Amino acid sequence: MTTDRQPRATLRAVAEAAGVSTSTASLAFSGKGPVAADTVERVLAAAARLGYTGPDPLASSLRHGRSGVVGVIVEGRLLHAFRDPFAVSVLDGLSQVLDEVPAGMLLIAQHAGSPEKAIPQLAGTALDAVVFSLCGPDDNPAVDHLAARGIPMVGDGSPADERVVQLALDNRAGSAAVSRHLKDLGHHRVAHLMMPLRHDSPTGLATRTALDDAEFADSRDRALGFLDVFDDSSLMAQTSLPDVEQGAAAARLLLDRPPADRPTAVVAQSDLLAMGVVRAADELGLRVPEDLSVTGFDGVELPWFPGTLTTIDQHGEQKGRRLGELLRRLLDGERPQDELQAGDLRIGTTTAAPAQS
Amino acid sequence: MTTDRQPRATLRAVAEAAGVSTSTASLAFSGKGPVAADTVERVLAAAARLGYTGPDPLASSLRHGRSGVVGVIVEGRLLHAFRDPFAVSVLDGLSQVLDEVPAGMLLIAQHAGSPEKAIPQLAGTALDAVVFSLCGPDDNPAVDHLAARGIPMVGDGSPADERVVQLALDNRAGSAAVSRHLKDLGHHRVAHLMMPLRHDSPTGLATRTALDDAEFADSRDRALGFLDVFDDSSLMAQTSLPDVEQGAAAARLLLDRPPADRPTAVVAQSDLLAMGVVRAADELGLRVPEDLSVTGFDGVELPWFPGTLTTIDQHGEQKGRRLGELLRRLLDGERPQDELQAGDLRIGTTTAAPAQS
DNA sequence: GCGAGCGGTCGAATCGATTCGATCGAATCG
DNA sequence: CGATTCGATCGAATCGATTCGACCGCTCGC
Repeated sequence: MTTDRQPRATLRAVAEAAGVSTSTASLAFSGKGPVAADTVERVLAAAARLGYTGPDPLASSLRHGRSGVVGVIVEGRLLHAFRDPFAVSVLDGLSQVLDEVPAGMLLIAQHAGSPEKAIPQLAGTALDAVVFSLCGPDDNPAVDHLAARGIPMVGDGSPADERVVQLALDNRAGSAAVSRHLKDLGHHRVAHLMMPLRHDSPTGLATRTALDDAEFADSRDRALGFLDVFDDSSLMAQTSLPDVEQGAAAARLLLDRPPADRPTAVVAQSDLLAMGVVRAADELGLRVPEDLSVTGFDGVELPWFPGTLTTIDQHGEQKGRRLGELLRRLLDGERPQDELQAGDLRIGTTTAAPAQS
Repeated sequence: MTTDRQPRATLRAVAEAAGVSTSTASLAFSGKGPVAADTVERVLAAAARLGYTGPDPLASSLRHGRSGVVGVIVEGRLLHAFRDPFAVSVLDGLSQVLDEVPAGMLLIAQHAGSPEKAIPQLAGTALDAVVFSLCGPDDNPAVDHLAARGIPMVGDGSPADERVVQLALDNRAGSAAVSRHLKDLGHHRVAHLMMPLRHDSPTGLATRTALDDAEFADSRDRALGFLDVFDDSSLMAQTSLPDVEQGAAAARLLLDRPPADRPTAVVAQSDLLAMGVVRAADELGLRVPEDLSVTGFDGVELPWFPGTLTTIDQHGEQKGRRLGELLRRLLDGERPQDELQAGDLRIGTTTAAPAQS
């Protein structure tokens, strides 16, 4: 524990100590140009003696014009963003690819209610590229800022902007597929449980008109997919947060009614919401799937859930890796095409034909 | 969509366009020195004209010697690290404080099996400070590297090193407290379910001797707390990952035995493991808490769980904020004292007196 | 034996901003 | 009216590394 108030050793100091020029010392460290073996040794020895731990990343970055950092912009508080296992698996896949680039991931939280507040932070950080993932508002002031700085961006569908390379999921088709599955099973009274449509959405019943001023395209498109199969008069609810808690609260509004009115199935816009429905059903004494079929969206692991949820699998980890690939190509100077992925319908134990009534 | 292959505008270009020196332009932007109002205006106008988005963070950082980035080192894959809601809430609290500093959080995954692999990445990134959180091995090569670079570090108990400012939880006391709660209720046959003791721990039954070569101090200390109350002959199991899945697998080994042998309670080392126990109990037809009492550790939200878990609340978000405070002081040049926090016993609906037998 | 080529090394420019000290004109004070 | 001070601006050094072109002494080939 020496009180090391002396500034860190620099390459120049090492070069001097080794009796060579800084250029040579630099070459010796990076292993680029041709340097005599014993010179390298002398430099390395001097470095060890002075406690030099390698070139200062900041100086090196400045010269190269690369910081080795990729920004990941997430919506709202980390607590909410990462509560969803889907977000986490995307991030996990992304990190696998970025590890190889190599690049680090810098987390940047941006609240949908005041997206402009993140700009000063963005402006002050050296970023090689940015991923918009799990982050909602469709027009985002950060896009303008980053575009002006010439920083490449990838997104998962939003913000919808041609300057952002998109790896989107066909939300509408996926949602329609799972809805059709229920219809094929014979369900007619089917309710829809939506993720937030806006940053200030309250949990509660909703109608089709709510879609008109949706901020989040995911939620809107999944709702449209549902409405492609079931009609506008279907019971719908939205939530303030896409978590189990709010899912259960909204599900109670959908399910707590006389049997003749009660939906025989609920199409939830995420697996977490679906878990909320299951929980609410449980509280109301409804068995899944005998009394109520439930579907989710995302395809996350739900280890605490006995059984398997019927859902649309988005393959989060794979999606994260794909985002990473796009990023890698962007960093290499390419301009990859937008991509649209399809989700896979995965039938579990939470859906069945409705009871005869 | 202009093909902007022209390099970004620099401060110098702006200064020239405005007809002032770069020094003045810099002053105009930062608002430090005294600059005439109309000069500022001219500079700002020129900046707007050239599409200058403010000083390059890299250059600015180099000059200041601050990157505005704090590294967060997490154990293993993000997927596993963030599967645990406790980790997420700590991160959330941390981010709240760092937002104000301001500083960004750079995620760095470090596998316990080969911690040295993270060093090159560390060496290449400009970090103002580092948080070791949720990251296990007690001696970590990264500490040496970072110490040599003079980068301040905070940790949550591990790695145990005097160069790392610690904000630890009294794991042993917490674990003893929750164990004592069960003893007071009248339990005698109580089993203990442990998080991984080593990065290569298999899920399976274990004995006290397994503690001797534990890598992870948290797990070891919680086990010791349990053994402060119940004796060495107690049934114990460890897991390969601290998640619900492995918790359930290990719990089956503990519970699937004749009633006379079967523990009447399980002290799990984390809430997620406890959920695994609940799930295994369910499968075996055991009611909680009538047939089996279950306790956890951490105090996370378990929205899908009907009822509340008896646990030790670590106040994750608050802990994250406290870590942030320590970091802030470290960045200000202080050298804060280590801190030891206590967890709070929170009694839920998963513990009760054992059935008369 | 002489020029081409090459391995090894170095000097200097550069990346883009910040900041200290110097300068200069104008206003203030005695 | 001369001396002092203050406000505004600028020049130059600096942060720490990377890299291009130049240079020097050898060896090899013709």
